[in-house]
Amino acid sequence: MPASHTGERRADARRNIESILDAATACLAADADASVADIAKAAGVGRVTLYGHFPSRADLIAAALDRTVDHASELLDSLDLGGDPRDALRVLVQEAWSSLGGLVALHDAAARALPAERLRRAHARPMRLVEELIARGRDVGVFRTDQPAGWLGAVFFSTIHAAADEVHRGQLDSAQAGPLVASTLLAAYTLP
Amino acid sequence: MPASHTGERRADARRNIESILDAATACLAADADASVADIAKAAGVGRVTLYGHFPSRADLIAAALDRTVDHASELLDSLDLGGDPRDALRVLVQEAWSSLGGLVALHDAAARALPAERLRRAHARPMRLVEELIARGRDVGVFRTDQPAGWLGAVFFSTIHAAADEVHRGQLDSAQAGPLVASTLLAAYTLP
DNA sequence: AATAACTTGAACATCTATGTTCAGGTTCTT
DNA sequence: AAGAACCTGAACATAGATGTTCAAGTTATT
Repeated sequence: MPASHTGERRADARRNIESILDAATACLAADADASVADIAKAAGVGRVTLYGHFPSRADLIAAALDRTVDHASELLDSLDLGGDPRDALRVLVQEAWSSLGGLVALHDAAARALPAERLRRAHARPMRLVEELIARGRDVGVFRTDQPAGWLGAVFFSTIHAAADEVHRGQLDSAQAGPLVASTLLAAYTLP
Repeated sequence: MPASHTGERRADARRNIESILDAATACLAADADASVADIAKAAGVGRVTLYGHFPSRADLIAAALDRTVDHASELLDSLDLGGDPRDALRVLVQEAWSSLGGLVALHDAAARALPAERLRRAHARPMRLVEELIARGRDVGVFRTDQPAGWLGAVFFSTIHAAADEVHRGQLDSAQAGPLVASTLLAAYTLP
């Protein structure tokens, strides 16, 4: 067991940690109640090894969630959201969908295992981008100002979530989801 | 134990069944993982009594969900949704929020304990109303037709759900939620 | 008041998943 | 090559929930 370690981990340990996080992401997406044993097996690793790296099931899920959100955030942060906020919204939605859409299932699994506060923390980074865009759109005068900004932000994630559900149900093609969500949000953010 | 019964149940049995469903609704709203023991205690009833009426935890949750949805549906079915579809949407949203908004928590609890198919079945009845309204609004030419009708329907529930979350987080006043949701949906359903 | 329906707490039987320990085997690293 | 870091399966301890059984007490119903 690696136990508490300050310096660098050994190469095989790092490899295993990645495998475990990969497996957790996949298993939890397929079944939100996947057990630690399932995940360890999918990672090709002993259960004890897993517990050596992640103290508890909740820690594991939190780590998997953080990693995917960080990955996505890195990509989203690099986006150029200047210009017309409406175009920026389309870009942001499309990229958010590409990088996060398939991982809504992981988020749902995390919602069952983690306290709500921890969940919000994971949302925080991408939420910042959305809020900034909304604020700018309102300043420029193209997004509506008669509703709380926080509400518009909530609608953003809610709509992506809805699209993920529809795709999961086979009612919507994943490739069409991005533009569809963007179109809906654009309408919701501007006054009729 | 009442066991399999064809005729009428005794008065105290009926009373207890209602108490149990009330307690289940309340407990599950407060904690989606409330145990059968918790619910029985809250109902002022022995655990054995509960199992006498509901074979399993899942059956109990399904019954509680069905009852609340039926209640709400009865009310919604009685609504006059004629006239301008935009006004009808406002009315429908407001009433749906009043009767269902506080019960999203129960729905979430059911989502953990019941198969997805069973969940959809519960949605079906109110969904029909929404779909009819959307169809009529499109026929009349006030709602957009460039998106799948099913998607617009999904957005309806998704947005109500989002509002419930915001209220639950204390970010939104329950009384303001109805108009807010209606306003958002109206924008989402009409072309800019 | 008699009977059948209903309720009750306590105890029991499972079951499932988590998390830990151990003794011995691999694989990095220097 | 030597030692440390790491991995492993098996076994164990625990815990919490579900669902069932029982024997005795209540309550509604006719």
